[in-house]
Amino acid sequence: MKQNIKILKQSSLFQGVEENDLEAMLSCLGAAERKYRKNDVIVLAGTKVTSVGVLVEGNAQITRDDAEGNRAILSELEKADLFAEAYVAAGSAEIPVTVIATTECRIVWIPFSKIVGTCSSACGFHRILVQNMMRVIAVKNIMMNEKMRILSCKTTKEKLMTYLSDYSERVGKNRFKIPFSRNELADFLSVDRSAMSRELSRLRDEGYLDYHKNEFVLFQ
Amino acid sequence: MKQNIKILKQSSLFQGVEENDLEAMLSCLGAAERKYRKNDVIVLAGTKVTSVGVLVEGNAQITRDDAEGNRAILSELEKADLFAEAYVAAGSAEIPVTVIATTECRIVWIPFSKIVGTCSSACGFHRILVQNMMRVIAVKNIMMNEKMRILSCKTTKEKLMTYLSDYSERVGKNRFKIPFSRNELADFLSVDRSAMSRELSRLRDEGYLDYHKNEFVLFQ
DNA sequence: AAAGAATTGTTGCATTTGCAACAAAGGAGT
DNA sequence: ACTCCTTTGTTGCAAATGCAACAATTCTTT
Repeated sequence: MKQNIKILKQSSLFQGVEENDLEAMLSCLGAAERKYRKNDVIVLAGTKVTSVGVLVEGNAQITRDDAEGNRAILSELEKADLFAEAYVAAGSAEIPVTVIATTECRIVWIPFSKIVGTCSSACGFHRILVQNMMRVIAVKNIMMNEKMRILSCKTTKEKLMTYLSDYSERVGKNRFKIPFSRNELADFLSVDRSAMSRELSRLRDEGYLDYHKNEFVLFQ
Repeated sequence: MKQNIKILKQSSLFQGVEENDLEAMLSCLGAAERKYRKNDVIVLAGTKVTSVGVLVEGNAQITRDDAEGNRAILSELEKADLFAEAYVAAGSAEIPVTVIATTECRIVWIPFSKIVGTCSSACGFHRILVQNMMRVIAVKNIMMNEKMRILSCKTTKEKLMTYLSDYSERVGKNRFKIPFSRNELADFLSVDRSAMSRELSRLRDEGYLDYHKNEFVLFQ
């Protein structure tokens, strides 16, 4: 477990926890490491999960199969990422997603009951942990709200302008670089790439913005 | 405050708390009631909020103004509803929404620091409260995930089928009543009502489903 | 420099969509 | 039954979109 501490410390779950305290904390929490091989199923959709997972080594994907059996990749997990936290905290009966190892990897599992429970020795730590976990879930909440605002737009043009002006506002500049390639942006906005490209150049022609690669300028 | 206890008890924040304990708990939490008149601003977008609110009397709306100054109603609040919890738990700098009283109403405000903090007397209560608050935020998370799956569909037909089969699966029947009128459903799916109506009858013609008013039947 | 791969832009076309206007059906109250 | 109002369905049309195929550009590697 020792080699995991440096990585766990980077996880948002342990923000504000001293490295010295982390080891004692982990054993108090009943944290357990488990290894997975490439393509192993880490979490199977339809099962009940009661521990949150932290990926400490390797890479994994959160996936979901739809009715026709198409597998969609919902997100990529990398070192220090937390997963399954919302389903665990909600106490939901079944998790609807599958987590799959894309490389050999190691997961540290922490029982939720131990996080929210109190223990005689480290009560102060629990408070930090609980607050961190709540913050992680709440931040996702806010990000999803933003994304839903974008997805609720009826036209691609509106989606683009909403995304770009949100981004511009967030960074406080009207010239900025977005963290997406065209393909990724189209994915994010749930639109066709070529149709999006078309709308982008239309918006440029109409004088709303300018761009080069992933650098954008918004006018007025 | 006494007259609020029965209502607060119905709030998801106090699930599992005995009515007897609630009064002591509230004073320990530093809960404070505040009255608002119709059209009063309860939370102003752009300010920082550090307390969660529980509506104990009256009705209110969560709204958001876009760049052009159009006010969108994000949700309606009614008795015992919790609000602002995600922004408070995330510790976000500024809340992006405005909450407005649509009738005369009373709000009980509870400082977040008191919820996650510990106190000597009622430590066990805090645990329940923290767990409840986490659950509320996590459940919203899950619901938003479901909704994003729907909004990510490219066509109205797909949106409809995804929504309806999700709903069917949730209630475990292929004949069910949805809690939306056509207008509300179109709103929820972010599509035009008449275009949705068109797609619905097309889906019926193609034999995927049948419906009458808000009762639907899914085939196969 | 040349070749190859990946990213981005463009365009034609059939389909879908929003929008507006109107028709039909259903409900509530008189 | 009758009116009024709300909800739901239908349709024409211009605009937007997905899709496919291809062109242009940029980046990497040799």
